[in-house]
Amino acid sequence: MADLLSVAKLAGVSRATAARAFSSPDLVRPATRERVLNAAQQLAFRPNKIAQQLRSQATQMIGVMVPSLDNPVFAEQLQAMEVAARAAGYSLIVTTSEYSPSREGDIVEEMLRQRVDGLVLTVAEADNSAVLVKLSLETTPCLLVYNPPGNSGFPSIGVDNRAASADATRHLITLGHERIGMVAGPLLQSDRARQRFDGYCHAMDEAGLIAHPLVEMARHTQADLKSLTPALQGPDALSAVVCTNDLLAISLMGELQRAGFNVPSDLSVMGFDGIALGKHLYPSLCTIEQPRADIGRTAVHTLLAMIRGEECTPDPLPHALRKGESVGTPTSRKSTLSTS
Amino acid sequence: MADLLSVAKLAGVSRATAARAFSSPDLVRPATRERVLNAAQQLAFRPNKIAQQLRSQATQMIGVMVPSLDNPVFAEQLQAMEVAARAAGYSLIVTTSEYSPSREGDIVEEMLRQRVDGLVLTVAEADNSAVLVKLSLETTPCLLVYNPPGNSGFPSIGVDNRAASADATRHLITLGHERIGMVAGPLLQSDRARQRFDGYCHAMDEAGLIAHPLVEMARHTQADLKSLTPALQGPDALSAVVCTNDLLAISLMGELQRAGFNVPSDLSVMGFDGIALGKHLYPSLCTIEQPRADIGRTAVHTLLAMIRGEECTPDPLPHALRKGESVGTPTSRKSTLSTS
DNA sequence: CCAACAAATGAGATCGATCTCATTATTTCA
DNA sequence: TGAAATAATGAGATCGATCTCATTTGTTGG
Repeated sequence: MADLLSVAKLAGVSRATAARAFSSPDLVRPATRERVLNAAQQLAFRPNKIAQQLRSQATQMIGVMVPSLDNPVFAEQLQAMEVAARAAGYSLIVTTSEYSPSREGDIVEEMLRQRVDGLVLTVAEADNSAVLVKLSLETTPCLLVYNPPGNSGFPSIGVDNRAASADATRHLITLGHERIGMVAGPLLQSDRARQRFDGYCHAMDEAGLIAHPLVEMARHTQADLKSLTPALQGPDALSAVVCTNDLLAISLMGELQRAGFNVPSDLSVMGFDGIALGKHLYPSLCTIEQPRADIGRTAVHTLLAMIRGEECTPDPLPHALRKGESVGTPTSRKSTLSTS
Repeated sequence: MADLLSVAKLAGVSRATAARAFSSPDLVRPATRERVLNAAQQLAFRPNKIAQQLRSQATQMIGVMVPSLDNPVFAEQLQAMEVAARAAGYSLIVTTSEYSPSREGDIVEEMLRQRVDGLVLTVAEADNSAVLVKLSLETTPCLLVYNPPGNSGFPSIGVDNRAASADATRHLITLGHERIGMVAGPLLQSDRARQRFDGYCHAMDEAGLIAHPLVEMARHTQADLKSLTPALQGPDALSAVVCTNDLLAISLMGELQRAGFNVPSDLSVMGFDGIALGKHLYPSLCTIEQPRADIGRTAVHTLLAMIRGEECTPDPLPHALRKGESVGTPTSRKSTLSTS
């Protein structure tokens, strides 16, 4: 409501002096400063960020786009980003794309119009992304999260999906599993999912095992048992699966148990992401833990560095294997049960 | 980069005409409009929202504050809000308070400086909230979500927590449970939790059963079995519990099962919130479903109405009982097992 | 007590879009 | 064709804070 001018008037000084009383208090005589501060108090003056932003050509705002907040992976990352951003005096504009390219385009355009100081994006496909091509022509700093760097030309924060997925697979192999499958959402729609499949194949190969064809679920984060059951029957029935994300793994465990399968004795289930909830389930979810909070924090700090004009080529963050009760050693009775 | 002035120059018109070519195209001769649009194209002109906001004294931005995005309840609500807001041409500034009053204060102050058109808040305590007192002196429209309206004076979107909790309890009673407890986070710290306890007591009373003292967990969203075990032993052992939120219920189920208890045969566990994941667990979580997406959408639409200057006194939204495998009929063998 | 210098303050422009009001260009109809 | 009407455009102010540069006030030393 009250602007600097009214404060200045009430204090009997010019706008310039009033402004200085706030931004560089030592440039103004103590007595004057006092008067200005008093006037501001009386008028309930509240600095107008819009005006400051226009004047300073900087908004202290970061535009964030994630696919969906219904997936805790993104929500938890965002939580960390918000804390880190606020600590640095920045605010977040948060948007969700649902992986829709047209929505991605609209959102980014909108944020550029808002003159955000930088962007943190998670896109469906970092390569061949229309929105990234567009952004490469702009000067606004932009950072990818979770997306593999690929050839998009943008710095990226996240784990090495291929290596992580290979580690997950090796964990199962080490326990004695040989018939291991991978369960994913439809069409391996995200670049991450593809890398994770890659890592799985690699680890299988390396151990002299044959990688099974991908088991595709109709939805990205919800398992339907029907797509999987064929692979659970017969002499070659799988004894373990790696899922491309935790939600998929958790819902798969639920479906399996509901159908009378035991996890892990009939089928070991491994997740990927490391959402917090997985630890508290029974059986607890064995998964690859992406350092989600660290990813969020690092994303913010890296972007701030880019905004300051520094060159950034962040390294992949370390993933970790989180052991859990959803994975066990292969049992022989399995084949009996799974054919029932 | 390029501003309207440069576009105007290139098109050989005044700023005013250039502006009109965008905001009211029919006020400008087609040929002229064409020239302006071409010039804009060439210069990659992108309207500056900051300037528009300063001029129009409206930001088309909504400030959102939730306790934490680590809890899917808030994340899922936010997801719906974002979609609704974007559809209406609004953006969201998202912040998390961790229920800290000082953080709440800072955040709101910051958003007011940013001149958001309205606020959607979920606070720890709607009554006695410093930040709400402050806001009641401001003109910025403000709406509470999940917080019971109480005497804060602000409109509120959410379910009737007391009634919903009573319904949850009655569901257990109908199934034959008599020794029903309630499990909550520390100190009944949120106003919602208190109402839910109220509803529980009411339903127990109504059925002629004695409400047990609240079982308090050390953390708001994570159960530790030790606090509960005393209540699970002896002849008066509980046969069912209602948890004040789903995360608590899910982790409690995990702990119980890990300790050798069976859910629901040893203890029926009921949640509250209805987060999406609960459906896919095994046993699936029986819970009170708050219409989270609807809450988010309604919050946005109600706030927009308030911004337009309409008076709003939203009704509570309907909750629903979501049946699930985590709740069953009481069994007699329970007491045997629970004392083991 | 005044010159020389430093400290404090003010006037005015600026950021980019848009609104009002005045002015000029174009129609329309007698 | 000319007057009255309407359509199209431009000049300048405005939103609120801040920066530059000029000016005034205050301080120090000779």
